[in-house]
Amino acid sequence: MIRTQVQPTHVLIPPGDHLQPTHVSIPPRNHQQIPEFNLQLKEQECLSLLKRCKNMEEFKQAHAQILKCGLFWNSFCASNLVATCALSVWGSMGYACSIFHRICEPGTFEFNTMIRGHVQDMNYEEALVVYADMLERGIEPDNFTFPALLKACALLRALEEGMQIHGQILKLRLHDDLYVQNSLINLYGKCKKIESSFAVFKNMDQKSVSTWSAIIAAKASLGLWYECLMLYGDMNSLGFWRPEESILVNVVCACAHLGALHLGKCAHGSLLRNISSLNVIVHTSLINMYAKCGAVQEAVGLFKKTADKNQLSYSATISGLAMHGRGREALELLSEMLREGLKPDDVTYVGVLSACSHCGLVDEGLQVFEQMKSDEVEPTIQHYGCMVDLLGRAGLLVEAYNLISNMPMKPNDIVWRSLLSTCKVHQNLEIGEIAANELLQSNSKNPGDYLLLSYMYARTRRWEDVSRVRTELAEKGIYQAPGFSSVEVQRKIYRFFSQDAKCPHYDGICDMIHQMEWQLKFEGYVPDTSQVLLNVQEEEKRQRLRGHSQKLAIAFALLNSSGGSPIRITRNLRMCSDCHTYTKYISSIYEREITVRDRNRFHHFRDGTCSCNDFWLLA
DNA sequence: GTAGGGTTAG
Repeated sequence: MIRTQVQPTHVLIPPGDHLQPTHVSIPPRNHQQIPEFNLQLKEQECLSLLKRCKNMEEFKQAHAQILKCGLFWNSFCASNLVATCALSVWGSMGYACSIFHRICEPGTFEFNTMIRGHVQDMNYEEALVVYADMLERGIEPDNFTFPALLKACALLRALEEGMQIHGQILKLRLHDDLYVQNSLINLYGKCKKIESSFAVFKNMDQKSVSTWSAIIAAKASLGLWYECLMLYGDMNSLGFWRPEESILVNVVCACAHLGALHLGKCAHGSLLRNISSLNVIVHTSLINMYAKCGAVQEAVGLFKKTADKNQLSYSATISGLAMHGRGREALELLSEMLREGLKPDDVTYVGVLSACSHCGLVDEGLQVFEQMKSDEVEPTIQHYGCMVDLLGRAGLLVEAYNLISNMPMKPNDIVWRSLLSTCKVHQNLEIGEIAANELLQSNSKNPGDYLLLSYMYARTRRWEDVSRVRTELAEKGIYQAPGFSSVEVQRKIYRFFSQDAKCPHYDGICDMIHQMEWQLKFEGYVPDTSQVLLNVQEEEKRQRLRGHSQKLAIAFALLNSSGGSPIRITRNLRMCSDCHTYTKYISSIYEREITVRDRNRFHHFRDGTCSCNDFWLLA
């Protein structure tokens, strides 16, 4: 009879409860020497002994017992011994390996265990080595081998190896196994081979929630946000609905990127209805969603409600406040975080520094930059980028340039571009030329770099230089995809591309813009045409300015939403200074609050003013 | 005994 009573923790095997070697006088080499019923009893006893282990100390005692009784020669006991040591949270892969190597003829189960153990131990290369060993010894893999092995490939981003393994899966006819298929979707997703992911997904006879989770995560990792939401819709309409936090995390993330506040709120609602307490990860993704959708107050409210705040929830909230120009609050949150004993990481500091630069908090920014170094967070190029932006915006261009020159790493185009754009704001051609030449020499594919420099030359009437830069741009044939703006109207997102005469309701929108222009003219608005389109006829200039995506989106929203309701431009691809001035006027004439998300910055327009300080020098 | 998770400057 197996006793299952609870044992005192300090004594693993009390007398009388351990395996009695006395039943077997000589430790058997072969389990056939034991009568069958007795063997089964022994196997069960061995299993329950292993199950009771709580740490390595106890496990080693159990190991000794098993060896003492000769049960190591029993393949069932040896397998469970390896599995317990390799897969338990307290286990040790080093010890598991030494046991594994003593097994005479390890089979598929033992190899699978070792592969899984190495993956759990984050030793992915070793998992592949074990698999190679398995094949060499002629042990055939089964459907349990591949999920862990493919996970190792996925985390190593080892596409080549993964594809070879996929070939073996096909050969072994294991490609119909649900778990194997889900792992393949994940592998191709992590390796950014979305077509392959989708091919596996499409050919599946049956799908599970994990299948949907894997394909949605694959789309999300590539930034295919719209497709993410479409797939989520498909999943729901096919009746696959189970409150799955991991799927909703990606859905909420897609909403954040698309600015789809309404859908994001729906996802939040289903989470609240179906899950009793949301974990910190879900909370963080919701904070991020609300902040990126312009609802910063909701984001802060959710942060306050988060029970076990960690470094990530602080980082997300700090970045959210930074986006909305609430730098002081971001700094306060950093102090609170430190008081709570949480360690800010590089991402936290990117958020804090960008908050300082958005609000012109130069001294505070410099202080934080020093503090981060003393906190042993090594500044990355992103932090230097923030600092260049911070100093540049404040007009400290020489300091910004010196910082770039003394950076411990090679400056990238982002840093130079940041310096160049602030040079344009402050009309510092001398440093601007240095930055622009760095960019042009590194064969920049960004037409903005050439244009910024040409505008600066135009300001100082250096027409020859203007033409030289323009010619270079034309000769290199650099093309930029047209910008776009997305606007949420009646809970739906509409996207407008600049100069797109094919967009829906184009004629109505043009009439509206025309009407708006008349009203603006009375208010004294003059388009900031000096910033754009040199050598273009006046009439064509006017036409082009009307085609700005942000203006199309605002006109559409004015036509299709009730008066008084706020207008939300959920995404915008770089707002020009003209659109900024224009939107200020619109907010005052039409008495509408207008929020524009310009990449990761928010502009709140109200009564002819804007919350940001970006364009103060251009006005 | 098997798969899937959040934050980042210009």
